[in-house]
Amino acid sequence: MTKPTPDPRHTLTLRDVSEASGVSEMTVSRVLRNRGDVSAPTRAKVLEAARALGYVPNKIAGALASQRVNLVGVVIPSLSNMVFPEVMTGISETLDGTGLQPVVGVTNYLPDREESVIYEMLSWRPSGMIIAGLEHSAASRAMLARAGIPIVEIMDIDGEPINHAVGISHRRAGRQMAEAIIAAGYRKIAFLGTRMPNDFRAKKRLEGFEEALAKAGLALVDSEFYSGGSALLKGREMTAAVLDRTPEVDFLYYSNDMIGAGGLLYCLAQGIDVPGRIGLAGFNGVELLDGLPRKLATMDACRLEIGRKAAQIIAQAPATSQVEELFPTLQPGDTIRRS
Amino acid sequence: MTKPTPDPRHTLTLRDVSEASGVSEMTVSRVLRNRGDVSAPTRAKVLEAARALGYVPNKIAGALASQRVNLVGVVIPSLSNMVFPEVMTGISETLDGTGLQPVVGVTNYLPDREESVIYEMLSWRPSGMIIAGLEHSAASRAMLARAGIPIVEIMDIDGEPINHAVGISHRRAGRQMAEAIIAAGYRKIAFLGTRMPNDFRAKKRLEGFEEALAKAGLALVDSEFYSGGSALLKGREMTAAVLDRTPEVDFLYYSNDMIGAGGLLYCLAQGIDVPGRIGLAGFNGVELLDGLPRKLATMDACRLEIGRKAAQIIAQAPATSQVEELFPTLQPGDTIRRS
DNA sequence: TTGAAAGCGCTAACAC
DNA sequence: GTGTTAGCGCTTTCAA
Repeated sequence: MTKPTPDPRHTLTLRDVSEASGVSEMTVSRVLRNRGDVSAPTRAKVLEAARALGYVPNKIAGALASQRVNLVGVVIPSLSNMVFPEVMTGISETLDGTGLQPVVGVTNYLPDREESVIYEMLSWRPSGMIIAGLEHSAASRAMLARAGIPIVEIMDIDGEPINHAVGISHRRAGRQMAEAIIAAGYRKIAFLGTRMPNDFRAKKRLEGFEEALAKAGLALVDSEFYSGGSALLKGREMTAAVLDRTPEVDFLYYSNDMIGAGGLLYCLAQGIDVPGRIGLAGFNGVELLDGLPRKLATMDACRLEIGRKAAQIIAQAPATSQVEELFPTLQPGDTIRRS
Repeated sequence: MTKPTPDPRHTLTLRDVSEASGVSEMTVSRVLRNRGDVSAPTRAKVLEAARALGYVPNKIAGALASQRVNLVGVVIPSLSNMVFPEVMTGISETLDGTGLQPVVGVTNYLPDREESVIYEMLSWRPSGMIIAGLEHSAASRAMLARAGIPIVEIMDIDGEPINHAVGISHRRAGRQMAEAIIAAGYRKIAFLGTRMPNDFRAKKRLEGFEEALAKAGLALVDSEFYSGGSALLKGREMTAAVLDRTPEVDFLYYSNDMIGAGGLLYCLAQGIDVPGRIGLAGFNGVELLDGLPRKLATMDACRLEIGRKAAQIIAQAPATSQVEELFPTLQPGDTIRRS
């Protein structure tokens, strides 16, 4: 089946609407933007002509003339792990009333890619930028700092922001989780996570975690890393590997809820007493956990709230830098209580 | 903690680079775009000056002058259900070599929102548009048809495309699944899905499904709908409700894999014989299924491939409309074999 | 309330 | 190989 491509005739301009309505381009522009005073009859004529023609304004020309762009760049590492979509929801929600529009760029945790995404976005002269993390290449930081627009780094606050920051302390989150685990009586603790050299937040959680263990005179008894593939499946496999290699282990700390969920399903299937024989905990507080046979202990990463606050900062464009620290809540669930 | 916002001094233009390097604006422009012949020394001078100043080109001005925009609009209903992120992956992957950049807009399955997202995107004069589904408001269709750029409607091919289309027949997918279920010996079949008046694809699958049932002299013995919340949890709850209300049911067809997974976990926890006493099937072929204790029957929706093909069409901008039908594969897993 | 002129920062087209 | 000129389609500013 084929039919001709839409005909490439002349794209409509203000001039076309002006001619069709018998009103000057300037007045047409005013009507279309709801600016200034335009008499009701003129307004009606213009609107009718624009509608009839199917006129769509050219924002490129508009932006160049007005030096104003209603776009907000959002740079995130990934869309596929269910944490950033929720951040996006918070951002969209908050931007919705303001006339600003988010534009998403994905870096796949690659610093080079991040740099080019930032460059590309800045070249469209957005009104603000929201970027995941505090770690960026020197060039990226320089571009952002020079851009003359509000920059909000999100998710993390353990570091030096370029301008504004909204997030949680992952270092402290790791520490807190370790303290809860130790308090519950577990002593032979293993870590299971992604092998992601550029996931600085996961790394900081692990650092905080080990720091708190050390303070209690403990160290990890084992650890296991993965990359790629179905997180749920990897969670199962890694859990099997650790239990096999280190049978005395009594707690498994996962770097995210998906692999934690895989581990939980595995333990339940094996008939392992959770949380009696082995305790489990993840990170993120994803909605999926609500549907599991048992509630995995986790820590809410405040994703929605981070998105909202970041968008608010962009919308307000405050004169001074803000750093908003949010505080994740430990959700003990049913997998961290030592009987 | 506060510090001054980046200083809002004059944004750099080609002119600044021109002055700093002692080369005309035009030649600077040529160097920065790798266009035409520029001598090596001139080129080096320009690059050095641009780098030293931290110049970022203004694409708004560039696009206006060249009448060329390297953006591709992608309009999708949602980012949170793990089907569209994979489509996006296919799109990005394919666009990566071409100099084109995807820009995402999310509609939340709301036709009004879709209309405004389309309008907003077209006003940036993108090189092409990729849109989920074949059902759009008359105004949306008109705008797209008039835009004079390649339009690719994705996911579905049961209907009249505006220009190009890439997708599967959901009607047929539903039919095929019903046939497989009937062939396996199940007779008392229930449907569980989202209450989404605007999820036309889920609706078409159900129609095809019921059509095939009717052809075999069967009808659904029960059905259950939900909206919002954790899909995994909803899957559990709906499954419990149906089993309770209609104990004779012997097959549960879910409109997506997440609620199917919830149902599967529920049945296994209840000690129900799956697939002997009750069979189960979902839709989408999400990666998550790999990590479940048993493999849920499903149908791969060809998400990655759809993204790739759609991007290819945009990149090639063929003169005639193309409709690419993809064929989903039934993945019987371990929940559809009647013993 | 409406219109005319100038120009946003860049690139196409043409000269040299 | 490099420079000059003239816009791209809109909005700002100012005048009427």
